[in-house]
Amino acid sequence: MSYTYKYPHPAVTTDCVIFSFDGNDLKVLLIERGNEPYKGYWAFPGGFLNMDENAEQGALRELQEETGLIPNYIEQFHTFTKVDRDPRERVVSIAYLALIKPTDVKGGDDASDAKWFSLKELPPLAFDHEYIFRVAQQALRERIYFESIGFDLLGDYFTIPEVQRLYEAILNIQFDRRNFQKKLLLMDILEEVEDWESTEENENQTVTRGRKAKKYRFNRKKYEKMKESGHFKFEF
Amino acid sequence: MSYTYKYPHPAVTTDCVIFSFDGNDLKVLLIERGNEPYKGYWAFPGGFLNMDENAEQGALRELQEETGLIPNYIEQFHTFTKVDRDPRERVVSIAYLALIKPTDVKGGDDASDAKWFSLKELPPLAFDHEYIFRVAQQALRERIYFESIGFDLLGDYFTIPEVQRLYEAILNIQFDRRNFQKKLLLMDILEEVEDWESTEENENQTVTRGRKAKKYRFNRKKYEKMKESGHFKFEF
DNA sequence: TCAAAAGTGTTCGCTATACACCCATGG
DNA sequence: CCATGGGTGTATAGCGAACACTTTTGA
Repeated sequence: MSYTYKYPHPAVTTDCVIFSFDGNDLKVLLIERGNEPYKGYWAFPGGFLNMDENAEQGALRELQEETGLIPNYIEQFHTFTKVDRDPRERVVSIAYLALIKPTDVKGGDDASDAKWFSLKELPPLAFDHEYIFRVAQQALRERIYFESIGFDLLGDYFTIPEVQRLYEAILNIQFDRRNFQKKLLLMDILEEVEDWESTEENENQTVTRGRKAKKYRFNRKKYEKMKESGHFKFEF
Repeated sequence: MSYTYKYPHPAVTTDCVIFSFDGNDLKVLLIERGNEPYKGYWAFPGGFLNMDENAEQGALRELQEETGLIPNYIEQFHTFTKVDRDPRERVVSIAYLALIKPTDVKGGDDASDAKWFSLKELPPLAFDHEYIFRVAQQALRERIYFESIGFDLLGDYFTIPEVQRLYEAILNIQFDRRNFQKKLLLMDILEEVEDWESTEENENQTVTRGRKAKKYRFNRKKYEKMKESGHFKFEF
């Protein structure tokens, strides 16, 4: 069985750069390649687009198949088209940026060759994935600046210092603790959670020292409403 | 001559949404379709990607072929992949946002079926180009907010009220005349031009009433330098 | 009990906003 | 000479950056 066209067609794939956050470090998911080319190198999950699915569906399907993960957020960020980016044939790759909550990371932990890497210690990447990663990182920075997608990387309950560490990791800048807290609370999109101890929320607490931080919950409905109805700027 | 693959491949095209500004209105370039499907409808310039060019090269080539225009700025903004977006076969379209200066518009004025349309009076568009247009417009808004690409839509010499009309047309909001001027000048990226009358700059002056506005020039080098060396925010 | 981490408050300066006023030009 | 459009100036409010102090907790 084969497919014939009057003119040459590139192959079309999707690639998915999925980030997670463990409370301290930003991580990205990679899969070790078992075959040539780039055998032993690491690559983002992805694969060929089926004819009966759009690119986002394809990216989600590949991610699910290869890692069992279902992201909380997914968005196309760039399409890579360099002529020789794959040595085998002409391949155009539609790349997606995805985010997942720490709780969901634990869920989809099946034994594949997928592994989470801290951004500071990435292994050698296959194809042009080094470049794709840089573009993804930039896209994440730009989007988190004006959208609430940061909360798609946090658990349902979180502390403000945690949010700060997340923003600092992504934007690679330092915020003043007190100003950060003030600004975030003034936005009026967080709710304090009193009885959070009763929840099943996994406590991946690294040995805590000092005063315990208050737990908050993101009020997405309120956020959406404010973004619609008025001129409210989510910005960092 | 034909091309055969083991798996089905979508066709890959580029589409180019190119904007221009005549001093008052924002315009977009469209081409009337002479063949089915969507005969008589209008579409963005574009076409199939060649195997020896990347997508940006393809978009520029198609634009050049179909309209003779060479844009001042071009950037990929989204890839459209809906399964049935073209009734003939599966087509994935990599879409580009392009800007051109009024002087360059005059230059490439060959007799094709291309035509500039004011954003307020768009004709019926082919395929999913209505949707592509909305995404392009949003992309333009987002980019012009933090980048100096607005000047890629203006002539080499321009007035501040002209810049304001441009920003108001794109962002669809009204600025206070005096505050707009102050803000723009405070950025310190414009130079006043004294003897601009001697230049060949085309005067498409619509009948002017009232005091004549000063002419300025965009100092791109200074802008780049400020963006690099310090924390300078270009923002509107 | 002490150091580390988190919560709360205050000051200062910049800038966005909302205006008023003056200048140039063409009908 | 006056209406229209452009240039310049000023007052105020609010937010962001910098920084001091208090509270809680584990070692």
